[in-house]
Amino acid sequence: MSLELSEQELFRRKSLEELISIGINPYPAELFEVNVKSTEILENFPKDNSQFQKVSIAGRIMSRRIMGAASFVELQDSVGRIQLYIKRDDICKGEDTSFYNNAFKKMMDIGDIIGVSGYVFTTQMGEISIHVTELKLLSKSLKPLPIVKEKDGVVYDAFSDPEQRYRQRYVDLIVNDGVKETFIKRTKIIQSMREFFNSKGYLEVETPILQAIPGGAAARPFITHHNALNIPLYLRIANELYLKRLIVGGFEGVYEFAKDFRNEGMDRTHNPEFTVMEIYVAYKDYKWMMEFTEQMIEKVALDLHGKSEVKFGDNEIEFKAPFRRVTMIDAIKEHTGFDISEMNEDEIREVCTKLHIETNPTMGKGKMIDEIFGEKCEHHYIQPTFIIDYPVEMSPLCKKHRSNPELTERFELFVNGKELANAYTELNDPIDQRERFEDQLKLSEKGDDEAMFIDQDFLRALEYGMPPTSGMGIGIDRLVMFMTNSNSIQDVLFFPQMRPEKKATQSTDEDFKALGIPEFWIQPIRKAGFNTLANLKEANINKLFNDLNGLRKKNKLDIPAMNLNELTDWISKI
RNA sequence: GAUUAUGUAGCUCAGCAGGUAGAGCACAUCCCUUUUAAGGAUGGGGUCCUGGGUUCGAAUCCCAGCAUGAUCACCA
Repeated sequence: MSLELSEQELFRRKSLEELISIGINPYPAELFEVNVKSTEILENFPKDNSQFQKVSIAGRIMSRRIMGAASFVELQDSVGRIQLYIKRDDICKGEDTSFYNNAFKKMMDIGDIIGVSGYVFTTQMGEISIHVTELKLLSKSLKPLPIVKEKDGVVYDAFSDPEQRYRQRYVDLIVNDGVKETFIKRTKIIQSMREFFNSKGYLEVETPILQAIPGGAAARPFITHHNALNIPLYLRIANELYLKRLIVGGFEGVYEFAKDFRNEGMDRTHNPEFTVMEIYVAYKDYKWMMEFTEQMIEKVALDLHGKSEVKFGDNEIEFKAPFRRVTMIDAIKEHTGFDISEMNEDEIREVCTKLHIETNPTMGKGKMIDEIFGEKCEHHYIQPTFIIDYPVEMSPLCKKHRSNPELTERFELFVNGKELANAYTELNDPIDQRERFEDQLKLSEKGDDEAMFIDQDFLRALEYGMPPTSGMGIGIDRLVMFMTNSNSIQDVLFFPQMRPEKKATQSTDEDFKALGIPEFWIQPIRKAGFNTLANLKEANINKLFNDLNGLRKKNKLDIPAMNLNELTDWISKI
């Protein structure tokens, strides 16, 4: 008598009970032997139709067309769909047709998971199908799936509400074509990168996610607390400083696919937790790393698509190495006409004013250059482009440029106007590193809440000596977006961050019972919109009385009618 | 955080000079019995996101809240 379930859900629960009553276990424990997948049949049967004469396959019922003594079912397994032809006399042994007429036709539904065996044939309509000789229910589905239909590439009634798709990704994966594909590609991309690194002999490692000092990037962290140590801990915003400690420790190359966490805004390209691959290789510099990076990305594109050209939105992006290299100074010259290479801070501020870029007195030279680039240049780099040689203030972990101390040996890779990767010739001079951290501290005192903390242990590690090293970080979510033509980070994360679903406040059944309300009235009272005792107290008692009896009548509830005196008595106790 | 749009049946959506809700698919019953997004007929299903307000009367108008999307801000 649960009034909170929809009619369809009630029907399915009833079917479930009936199945049990005729001796069919809706959730059997034993395994079901599967010997083929839907796509194997569809691909290979036309080549040799003597194959697949004893198949056993399992999956979910996605549609049913019942034509009396014969039915057609679309079965979806992990890789695709295949049609089943189910004939009453083939799945029923002897005279008893109840398995087909009742169990199959009345008690099974779209969404149920079944296992079948039989032989493959082609129907009159030319569709490769499995003629089912045995059918077994493997799991009963109690919640109706959204029905998505498709013909000739046109999708009807797509399950398209983004909120439901992200909150109930499992449903999205079941009913929406192509969702699985994106996530399979995500895994392939990571595998391709891993292969590339392993082939060079670099070591995949794991470093702490809970960090006492959230270092390695400029961002606001999530904070948590460790009870036993009674200290605050931060979820890492980057793993850079730990990977460098490992280079100090003597590894030649280390990499990690890392979940990082940043307590900042969310939008189409940002999720509070996201995946970054960082790699550090000893005895290399950023020039070497550029070649390494472009080779890696080209390989990923080839492994994924068989070609280096990838469609993204309206653009065709060519990931064939080598990528273009442009210095930041040249990029600004190219897109604004200003040559800032010889300018001092005041002159650059003037350039900003001319370009209508707002500045404030706390902004140093580097910050302003970064602003100009971000406002006027960044979005122009659609094809993969390395922007190189960043101002020193913006890069506290990066070695100064070998030929210009105001710059650093840094590159960022831009694709489709967005940053994809970031790399340095790593700063390994402990004295310089300490000074850079102290500069950050000054920024922090000026009010920059994202300036880096000083990590003394990291400095100690550098003092023991870190070989010249180059490191690179690449945003995996963004890379996957580019490689799968996805417009939003939510489309490449299985479970993107969402606000928790609101649970309406409710008084418990016990609260209602405490007033003397019989159990069978609790659901109807909730259904009438009175979820808390407070709601009930505020109600107009006569209206409530009428509503509840109306509800009883409308739903044909098999319970005694409400008595006004009784009701008044309950309410008076609140 | 700001602006804005959306929120109606399990799903996709109509309805909005305010008069207590509609369609298609899904579901149920019956007919048909090798179909192709949906063969035919009949039927059931809804706190119209939540809470206030205006009104004789609100899914519809106003205010607030919640959720989601988009844009911007912040930001790898």
